[in-house]
Amino acid sequence: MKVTELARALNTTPDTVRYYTKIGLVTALKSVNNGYKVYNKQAQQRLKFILSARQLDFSVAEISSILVESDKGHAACPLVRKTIEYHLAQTEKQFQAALRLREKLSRAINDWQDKPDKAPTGHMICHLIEGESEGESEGDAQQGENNE
Amino acid sequence: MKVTELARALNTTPDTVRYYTKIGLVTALKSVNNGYKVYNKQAQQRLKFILSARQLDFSVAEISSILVESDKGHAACPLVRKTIEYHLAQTEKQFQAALRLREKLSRAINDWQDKPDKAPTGHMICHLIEGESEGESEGDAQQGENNE
DNA sequence: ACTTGACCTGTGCCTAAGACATAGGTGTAA
DNA sequence: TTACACCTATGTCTTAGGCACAGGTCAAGT
Repeated sequence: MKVTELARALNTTPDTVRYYTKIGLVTALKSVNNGYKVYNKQAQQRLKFILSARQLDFSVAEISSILVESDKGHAACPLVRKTIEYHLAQTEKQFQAALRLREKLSRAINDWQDKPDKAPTGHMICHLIEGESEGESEGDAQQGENNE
Repeated sequence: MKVTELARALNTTPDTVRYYTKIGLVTALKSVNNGYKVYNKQAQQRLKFILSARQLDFSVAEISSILVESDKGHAACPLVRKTIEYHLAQTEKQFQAALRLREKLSRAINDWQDKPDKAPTGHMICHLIEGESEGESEGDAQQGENNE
């Protein structure tokens, strides 16, 4: 099967298939007649694995490592387990980050509800944002006038 | 003040300051002696605004629009409000996505707890991942053997 | 036979927001 | 003077493909 056929078979895009082919995660033969890439069952298998792993948010580099391991004939499962644990931790962080951001945004919207719009004053661009100086900044600016 | 001083004053990196300078969000004068970039109070003000907005996850492009509006002397606040509402919606999505992914990963880990590691069999790379065929795929593959 | 349209090819540029490297100029204290 | 810390500009790298382009290929319709 050729690029688009393979892509459709696994519900992805031709560009994706080409990309994985280019970086060597899946291999294709070249048709002698026309130079088109030709994929076999094994390539489809591999691509399916890749796509499944991507669904778990594995990076292409991680998937690559796993495939290399597997290609050496070793069990890839330990690496897969390790990777997925790592991603669970990462996801937890993202989750918490999204939570904090949501909180922050909601709070801003609420706080601003009653505040009017103001034209920029030259020393302030938008008082809504600049009003809030809840800094994560722990290095407070010290400013010596330094006209050179 | 010069790049690194400004960066430190606002608790960011010199590279970040240079970046915003390069794309024109903040402006710097060039010292006549040595060509070093020199920033004034207004630049610091602007950078502070930019960093605050970035904390709210505003994109640089969005911030740019806001600054342009403000530079025209218009009130930027409506745009800021609109942008932040947009981001709240986005964050909600990310939040849900992280939630789903966390669920998926946790479930995978649990499901695999008792399963052994297996060497790749030639038709399967890692049974842990390939075992799960819970497809979002709605186009089931139909495969005609197509030896060219 | 010819054309049309849908497919394919390779190549290369684009994304976001900086981080990092490199080569060379500058400033200051020992 | 020299060492060291700082500065400059420029360019390359990052993710996982998306998109555009110029041209070759194939099946069907005219």
